[in-house]
Amino acid sequence: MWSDLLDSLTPAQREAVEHLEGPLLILAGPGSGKTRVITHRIANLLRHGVPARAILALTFTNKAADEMRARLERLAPGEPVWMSTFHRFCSRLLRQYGPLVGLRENFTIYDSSDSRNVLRRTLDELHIDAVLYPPERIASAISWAKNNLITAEHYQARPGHPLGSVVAKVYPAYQARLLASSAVDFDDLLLHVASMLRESPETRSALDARYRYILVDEYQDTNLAQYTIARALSIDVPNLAVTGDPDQSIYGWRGANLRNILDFEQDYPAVRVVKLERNYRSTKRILRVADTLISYNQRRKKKGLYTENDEGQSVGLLAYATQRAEAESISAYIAEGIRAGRRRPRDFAIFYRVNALSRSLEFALREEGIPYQMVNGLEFYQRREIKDVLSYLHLINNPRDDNAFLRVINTPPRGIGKSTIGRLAEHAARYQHSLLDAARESGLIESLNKRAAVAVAKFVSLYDRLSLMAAAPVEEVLGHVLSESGYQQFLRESEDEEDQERLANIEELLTAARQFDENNPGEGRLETFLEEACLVNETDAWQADDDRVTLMTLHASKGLEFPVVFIVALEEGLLPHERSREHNELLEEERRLLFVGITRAREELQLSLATYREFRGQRRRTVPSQFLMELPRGEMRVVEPSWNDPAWVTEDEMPWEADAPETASEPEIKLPVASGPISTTPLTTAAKLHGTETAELPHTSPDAFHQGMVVRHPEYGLGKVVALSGSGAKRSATIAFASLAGQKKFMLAQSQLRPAKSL
DNA sequence: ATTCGCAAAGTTTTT
DNA sequence: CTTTGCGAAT
Repeated sequence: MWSDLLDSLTPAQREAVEHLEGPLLILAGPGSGKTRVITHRIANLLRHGVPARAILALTFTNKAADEMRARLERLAPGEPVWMSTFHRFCSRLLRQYGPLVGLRENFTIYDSSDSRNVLRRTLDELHIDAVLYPPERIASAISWAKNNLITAEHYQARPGHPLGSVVAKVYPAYQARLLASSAVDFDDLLLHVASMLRESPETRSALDARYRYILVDEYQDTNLAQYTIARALSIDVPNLAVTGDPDQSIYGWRGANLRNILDFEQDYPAVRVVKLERNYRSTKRILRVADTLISYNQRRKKKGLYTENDEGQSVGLLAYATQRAEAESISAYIAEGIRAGRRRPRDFAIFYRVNALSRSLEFALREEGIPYQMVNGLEFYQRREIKDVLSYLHLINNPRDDNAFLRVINTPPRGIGKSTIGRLAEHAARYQHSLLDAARESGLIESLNKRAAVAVAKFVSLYDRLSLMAAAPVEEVLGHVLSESGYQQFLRESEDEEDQERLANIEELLTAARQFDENNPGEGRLETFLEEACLVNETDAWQADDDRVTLMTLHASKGLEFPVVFIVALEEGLLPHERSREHNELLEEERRLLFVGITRAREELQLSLATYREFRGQRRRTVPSQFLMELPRGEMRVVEPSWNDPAWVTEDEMPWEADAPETASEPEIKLPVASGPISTTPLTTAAKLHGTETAELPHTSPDAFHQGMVVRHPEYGLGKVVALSGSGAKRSATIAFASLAGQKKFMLAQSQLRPAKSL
């Protein structure tokens, strides 16, 4: 069994896998079997007796970590090698070592919208005009600073930069707020760990000794903070192996520093460099297109990509008249492939630069009746109702979490408005209390009228009741929150259709909680659950096994592959994006982005653009992407717009002014009228659970019970499900009966409970 | 205090 | 165009 480990590898892969001690740099081109090399190398380490706990594999996304874990599991089952994202790893470290940098163990992780809220409040407090100094810009300046390990105390504005001097004021205040709330933002996770490793040499060397073998995937995407952390853990035991491809670095805007990988050999002179240049994924033609394009970049390490795969079909380069034609042609092609039985929906993927471009594609796919899934911006955990409910949990977990407090204090509405909150905040600021503590003293705050004080006191007692549950299974805690806060009832009674969808989403959250409980029995559940909720995103939920066409941004496509790939809207301003025009570095990143997209394709690739595109509601004539001039067009299948306008050839040939003869259907671009409303959220969940109507069944399975439903008990009569928890035979429900004061908990399998007709 | 309506703004990518 | 934020009216 172990012998297979090396047999199936090529010499280059084998060299990397067999490298045990000392620094290692694996330069892995797209489709070169990188993950395979990493997992085999870990398996090889294990085979040589390295204990699993001495190995740490750090990735950039959860998806990559999961993938790696699954593949290692096949090679070396049951080995608890720590594989996670940098952020999650840091989060875990901070739970333990946080106090070294002034952080409590129960800190809350603020996602970008949370931290944006905090920033806004900070700007408010400092009376900074949000119009003159956009929060957006300030946030990214702070983020940039953190990624470059510049702390609030050390931040200095470059002279003559008005925004910079504002940031110099705001950053410390923002940071103080986070600390007071015992919270961290994403960047803090890295920054705090980096500081901790610097300030506590004992901890650093202990961790260095513990993690003897460290692997960092996608090293080209690391920022200075990540670089520093990896480095700090590889000083005494310098077995640091990194993999990456400078040509696939697409996160420069997030602080990723290409230097980290380009200069790795200088940082670790003893390094062994292995280049994986053979591509196992794409056809020769696709690879040539990719290689030609990327050769226009200056900042890179030259690689000789090659493949033994077939020549393949020629790569398509299509100019459509309109985006609608583009979308319809693509869907028709997909439909044809499926109908002919050559392909399945899941074989296809469509990539675009910005999410906004998905609409026409979605529409066309729906018209053809092609199932698709979109990996898109509005994430589950970002939905309002989910954030609301989770905020209760956050507040239970961390009473100082002011952001959560503000979110739930009047959700659902309980008569606590702006002015009351303002007075609480004033009081809290004066005595350096958290908002929750201020609320506890509501009776003592003179500026509060009695009614407000009573409402606040009621909230506090609700909170105290809920926090008693903190140690229970997450599903149960969530159930109590929903029942006792009145949130669920509030949504139920709402006339708004949207609120009904929200209920379904909450139902989904309960399911997630239940699954979490099953996987994580034991202590500290709430905290872990919340951490997961913060650090997980939609891309991670993308399902390869769903038989659907995939729509996603080019960024999201990294690490994936599909038999047939379409990349749309190769137009100036979109790809390359207009914001990249100023700097050549940014332009090169856009080129890499296209490179990444191209190299996702296994067999067929089509690039396209439209001569006209709807932009912010307006039809605009487009300019072809400059990248199109960098492709080996001679060997591509080039198709021009249907009305024979050589729209995108070369600059002097472009008859932009000479108006194209419009074909009959051309001028009116009207979307076909659909019968009935069309859901704009393709992948939602809403359809799944209509937990409203339940007939009385002779045998009631535990699954028939839902959060908040009305039930009947032969002895106690009518009651309501307050919370559910456990699974299988141990599934139990907490019921509040109309006839009794308190609540009762039942094991569903043995109880006499039956669903009752809804009220 | 809540709700409604309007205006404005802002649209890249993600942990 | 869509969403989000803000200010006004009830």
